[in-house]
Amino acid sequence: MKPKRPSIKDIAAKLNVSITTVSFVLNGKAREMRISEEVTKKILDYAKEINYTPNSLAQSLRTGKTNIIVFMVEDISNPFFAKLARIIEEMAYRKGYKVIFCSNENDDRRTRELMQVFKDRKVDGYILIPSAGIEKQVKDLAEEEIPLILFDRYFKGVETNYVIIDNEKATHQATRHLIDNGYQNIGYVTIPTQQVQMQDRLSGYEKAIGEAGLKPYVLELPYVEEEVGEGLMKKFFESHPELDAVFFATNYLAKRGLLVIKENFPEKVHQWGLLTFDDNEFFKIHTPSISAIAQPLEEIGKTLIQMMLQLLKKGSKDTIQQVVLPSKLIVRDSSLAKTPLSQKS
Amino acid sequence: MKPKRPSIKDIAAKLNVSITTVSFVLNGKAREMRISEEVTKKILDYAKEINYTPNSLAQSLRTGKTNIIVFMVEDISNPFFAKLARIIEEMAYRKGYKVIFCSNENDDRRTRELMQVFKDRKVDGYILIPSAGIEKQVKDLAEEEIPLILFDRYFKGVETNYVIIDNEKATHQATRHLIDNGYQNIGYVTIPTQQVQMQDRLSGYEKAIGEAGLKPYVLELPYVEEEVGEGLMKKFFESHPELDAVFFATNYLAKRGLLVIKENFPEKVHQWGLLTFDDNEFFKIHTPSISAIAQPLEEIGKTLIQMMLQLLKKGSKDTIQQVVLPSKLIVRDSSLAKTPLSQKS
DNA sequence: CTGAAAGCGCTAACAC
DNA sequence: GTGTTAGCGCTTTCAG
Repeated sequence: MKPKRPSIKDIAAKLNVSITTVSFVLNGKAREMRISEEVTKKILDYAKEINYTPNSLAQSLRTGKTNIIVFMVEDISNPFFAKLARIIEEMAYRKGYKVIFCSNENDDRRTRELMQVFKDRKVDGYILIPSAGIEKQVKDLAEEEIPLILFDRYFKGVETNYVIIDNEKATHQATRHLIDNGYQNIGYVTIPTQQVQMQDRLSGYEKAIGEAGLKPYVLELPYVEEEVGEGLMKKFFESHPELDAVFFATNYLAKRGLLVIKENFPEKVHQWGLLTFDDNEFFKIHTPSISAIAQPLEEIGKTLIQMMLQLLKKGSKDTIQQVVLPSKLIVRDSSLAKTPLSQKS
Repeated sequence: MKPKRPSIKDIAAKLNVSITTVSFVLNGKAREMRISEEVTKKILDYAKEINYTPNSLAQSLRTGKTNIIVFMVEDISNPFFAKLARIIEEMAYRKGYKVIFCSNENDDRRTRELMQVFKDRKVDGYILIPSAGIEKQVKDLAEEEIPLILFDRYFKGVETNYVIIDNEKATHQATRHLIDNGYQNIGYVTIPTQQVQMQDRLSGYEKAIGEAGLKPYVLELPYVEEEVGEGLMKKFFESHPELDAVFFATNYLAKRGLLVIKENFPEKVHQWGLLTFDDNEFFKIHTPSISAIAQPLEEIGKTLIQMMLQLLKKGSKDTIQQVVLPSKLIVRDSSLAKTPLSQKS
C-alpha cells in the first residue's frame, strides 16, 4: 500500500554498484567521471524502470538549491498581480523552476516572517514587491548575494536589481491626453504616496498639469475601510463641481471610483473624462469603456524571469540590473472629447 | 558578511549542553523530558538572543512534515480562485501553515508533474481542483493517506473529502428567478460539461426550464481562442432572436458574453435578462448591474482550512467528509423584469 | 535529567 | 573508473 519511494541507495544495492556511481550517473556526470557506458546505461534504465525521482528535499538540504522562486506580492487577488503571477509561473515552469506565490499584505512583519520561512527553505531567488519597512531585509538579502529582484517599486537608497515601468512618463502622457481632449479640471485620485511608484505617478500628473497651466486637484485617499473611502471620494467630487475629468492612480481606486460615480453622480460617468492606471478586462466592457494605462504584463514577466535565471546562473555579484519598461496608454471612450473640440477657444 | 545561520549544534556547544537537550527544549518538550528549569531557561534565552530559527528543510527531511499546504487551482488569475486563495492563505497563516499556490491549467500532465514535485517536498496536505484525467493520482493520494480535499468538483466514483457548492440548486433557483421576472426564452451559455460541477449547473437550469414548460437554449462553447468563442456566441445570439434572457455558467463566460453583447447588440444589454455564475465586483459597477450567483468564498475557505487542519491532526483514515455549501443569488438590475409584469397574460 | 548516536536521502571530496 | 565516507541540520531512541 505504501511502497516507500526508492532511494538512490536502493538502486545501488539492487545493481551492485556504489551509491556514488549512481549519484554521478543520475546527475549527468557519468561522462565527466568516466563511468563505463555499460554501467551508466544499466543505472539509467533501472532508474527509469522503477520510475525513480530524487527526493528534492534531501537534495536541497545538501546543495542549498531548491529550484524554487518566490514571487511575493501585495495581494494575490489583485488582478494585475494574479495575471502576472500566471505568466511568471508559466515561464519559470518551462525552465524547470517552480514558483511559489504569497501575499505580504503590504505588512512589514508579515513580509519579514515570510521571508524568513523562505530563507529557511533555501529558495533560490526572490521576486518581490517590497513593503515600505523592509528596506533592511532587502539590503541583507542583497548582501548575502541571494538573487533578488524588486518589482513595481524599489528603494531609492538601495542598490538592487529591479524591474519597473516608467510611471512618471505614463501618467504624464495620459494626463496630456486628457488635456488634449479638452479637459481642463482634471482630478487625480491616489493613495498616500510613500511608495516610489505612486510618487512617480503623481509627479507625472502634476508635471503635465503644470505645463498646461492648469490647476491640480489631488485626492490622497488614506487606507480606510471601503465605505469610508467611498465617502471621502464622494465628498471630493462634490466639493469640486468644476471637475471635468478624473484620473485614478490604481485599478482598485478606479473600481471604487466608478462605483461611487455610478451611485452618486450617474450622469457624470458619461460627462467626465475618465482614465485609470492598470488595465482590466472589464474596462473594455464598461459603458463608456474606460481608458487605461496598461502595464506590459508579458514583458514584465519575461524580463523578471530572464533576469532571475541569469542571476541564478552567475550569482548575483556581478552587475546590478535595473530595467524600466514602457507602459501603454489604451485610449477608449471614457477619455475622448465629450464636447467637440471646435467649441473651445 | 555571510555569518551562517546558527544551528542547534552551535547553541549546544556554546551552552555546554548536548544537542538533544537543546532540541527537546526548543520543541517544547522540556517539561515532558524533565529538563531543569534552569537549563531550559538558559537555552531559550540564548536562542532568542541569537535569534535562532530552525532550518525547516532539515526538519522536514527528518520528520516528513513541512507545514505547507498546496492549493492547486485551474488558473490563479481567475478572480474567483485568486480571492479564495487569499482567504485560505490568511487563515492557514494564522494556524502556522504556509500555503503554496499553483495553477494546473486544467492539464493532466501538468497536474501530475506538480503533484510529483509536492510529493517530493512532502507537503502536508493538498487542496485541489482536479483536472479530469487525474482520477488515478487522486486515488493514489487518498490511498497513501495523505490529507487531500477536492474542491469545486469531485469524481463521482472516488471516495474523497470534498467541499463544493450546490450547483444544481443554485442554477435552478436562479433560472426560476428569471422566469418569475417574466423571461420566457432563456439562453444558457456553458462549456463542454465533462466536469461534474458544470453538469450540475446545466441540469439545474434544464430542470427549472422543464418545470416551467419552456424551451431550453443551450450553447456549449468549446475551448477555443477568445475570438473564435466570441464569434460562436454571437452566432448563437443571432440565430435565436427570440431570446429574452441569457444565463452564463461561469464568470469568464459572462465577461466574454458581455463584450459580445456590447459590441454586437448594444441595445440587448438593457432588454435581456442577464445572470451569471460567480460574482465579481465589476458586475455591481456595470450598467445595468449584473445579477450573479455568489459562491460563499469566506465559508468555502473556512471549511477547507478547518477540514484540512482536522485531517492533518488525525490522519485522513477516519472519515470522509463531503460538504456541500449553499450559494447565494444576488439580484441586481440585469435580471429584473424589464417590462412591467402586469403587461403579461 | 542528560548525552551519544543513528539516521532522513543525497552530494562530492578523497581515496584506491 | 568506482567505492568510502563525511556531512547538510534536525529528531528521537536508548543508555546512562
